[in-house]
Amino acid sequence: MRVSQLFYQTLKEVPREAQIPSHQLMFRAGMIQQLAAGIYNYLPLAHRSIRKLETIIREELEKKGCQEVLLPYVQPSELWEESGRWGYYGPELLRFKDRKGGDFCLGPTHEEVITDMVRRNLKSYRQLPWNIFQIQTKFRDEVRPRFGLMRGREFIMKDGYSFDIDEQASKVTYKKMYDAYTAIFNRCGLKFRAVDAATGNIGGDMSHEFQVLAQSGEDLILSCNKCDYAANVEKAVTIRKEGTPDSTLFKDMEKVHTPASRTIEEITEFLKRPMEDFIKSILYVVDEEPVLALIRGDLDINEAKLQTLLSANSVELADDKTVLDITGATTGFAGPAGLKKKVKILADYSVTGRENMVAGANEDDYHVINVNYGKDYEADQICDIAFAAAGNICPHCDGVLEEHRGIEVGQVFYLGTKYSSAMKCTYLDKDGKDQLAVMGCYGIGVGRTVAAAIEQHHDEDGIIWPAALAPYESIVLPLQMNKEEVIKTGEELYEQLKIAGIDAVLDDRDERAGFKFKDADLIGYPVQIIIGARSLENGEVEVKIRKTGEKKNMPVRDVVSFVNDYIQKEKGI
RNA sequence: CGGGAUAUAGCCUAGUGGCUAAGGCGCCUGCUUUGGGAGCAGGAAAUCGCAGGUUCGAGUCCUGCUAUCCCGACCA
Repeated sequence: MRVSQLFYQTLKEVPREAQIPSHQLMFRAGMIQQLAAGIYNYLPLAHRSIRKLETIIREELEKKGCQEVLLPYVQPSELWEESGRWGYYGPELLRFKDRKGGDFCLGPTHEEVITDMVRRNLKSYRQLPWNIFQIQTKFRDEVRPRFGLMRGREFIMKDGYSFDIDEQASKVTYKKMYDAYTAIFNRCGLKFRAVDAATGNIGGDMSHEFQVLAQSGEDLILSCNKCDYAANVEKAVTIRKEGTPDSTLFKDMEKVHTPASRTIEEITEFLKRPMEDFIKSILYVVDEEPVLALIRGDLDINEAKLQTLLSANSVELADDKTVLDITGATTGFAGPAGLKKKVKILADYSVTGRENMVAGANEDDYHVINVNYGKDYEADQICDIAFAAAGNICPHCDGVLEEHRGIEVGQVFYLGTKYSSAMKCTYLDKDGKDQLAVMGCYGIGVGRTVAAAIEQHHDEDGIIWPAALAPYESIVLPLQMNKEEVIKTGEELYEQLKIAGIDAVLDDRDERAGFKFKDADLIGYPVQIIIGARSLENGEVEVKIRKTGEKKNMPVRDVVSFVNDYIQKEKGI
């Protein structure tokens, strides 16, 4: 491609709405343009990077025996009603009617459609396993799209679904996909961690997220400083060394007047006792059922853990009226004592390992002190519902958890039979009996991965593409466009690079050298081949490596093999 | 959905009730220049987000709407 013909325009200034490096640089490099909130045009440079990533994905998935399909993104409501998600998916699902008044939605994900497609073809155990994927545009009407391609409403996703005869086979598939994802992100030249993840409302009981480590990441991950344990903070197991309470120290529970002390901060200040002495009692409505969650005052309740623990579809804080109905007090004075029969109580391990704690009295302006587990209250379940934090002990070894920020570029789920049972996706086993297919699902955010690569690889001059994702691998820069020899050498090198199978562009614009350099650095071509009149007199040109800034003079005839070797090495081939 | 902000040419901005809406980037023409976003001269490009209102007069003040961004909540 000749730069004079390339459909793009670079900008010196950053549009106000672009906040993070990948968004700013993709905009400045003429890769994307916003059409509406969270909806973007992909210009040729962006599209080339995306296609390169898609090729890597296809190659690695096909190695694992996956097959590609293309499913509709307009989907009828019936399938979503069958799975139950039409009801609780929420406004993120963009719904509309067709001319006949039929309900449809834009597909945010494709479990329903794929399960429907598979059940119509699946007859026998002999057909399985099947592992089917597509690369396609998804739409999720996010409340707050942001950060360019990082969180769009419309976005390109690779989504794959596996169907196996039983749990054991499905987990073998899961492992294969985990390995495929590792290979894919390695080929992209990304630094990432696969972390334990919550499953949210997609369901299932095992999941890993692939997190690209970057400052601007929206996710918080905790990883062990000794072993390979790593988890999303939503999922990270909380291990703390809790003492066993000594019942001989138990004092009698006593009510104290604590006017206008509703929050933990207010009450610790009022009673002059440490936060660890308090039982934070928070009332949730879990699938329309009230649940009182107890946790030590210095910790926070992790709603994702609550959801998983109760296999719930929704977890919401109770409103003021519900709090009054159940506890008999306004919000801020709830406590476990006396509520045993009125509400399900879940206690975090943290509240059961300590004597003589403080809790709300279920009466306005009163708390109770010397509250002890087993004596003054009991819970239906003692469990881990706390947010883990940096400094916690690793659940797998004696290491300590450290905090990182990550961008979730992929996630793998073991789904079990959630969708196959809801939608009757069955096969006949050896004995001629109906069995549910066991499913997994696997996603990669394609645009987000490209953006994540930029987040991880850029400097003040622009993008530094990993060779595998670069829209073009090299640029030929003839510097003096009034010198015939320079132009001719540029044309020749450009042709030779293409013949050698290297993606190259020729900057044939009649621009000054500095202008071309700035553009080349901004767009981030991994290799620049700089042709200047002076070195050309010695038969040499200069090759600059974008990643290191290193420049090297070499004879014209050596350039193609040098570039080829470098690119191959960078791509890990 | 709560809180905050913004909307002037393709992009970044100025314009604080008064003459023909100004500058930079980018774009076009010519000259000049050719190793880090050069210089000079000329030029095209704006329904000042939309709709009402106040006023002799509105980009500027008021009301409503819309869009976009930020924080939070939310998020397979």
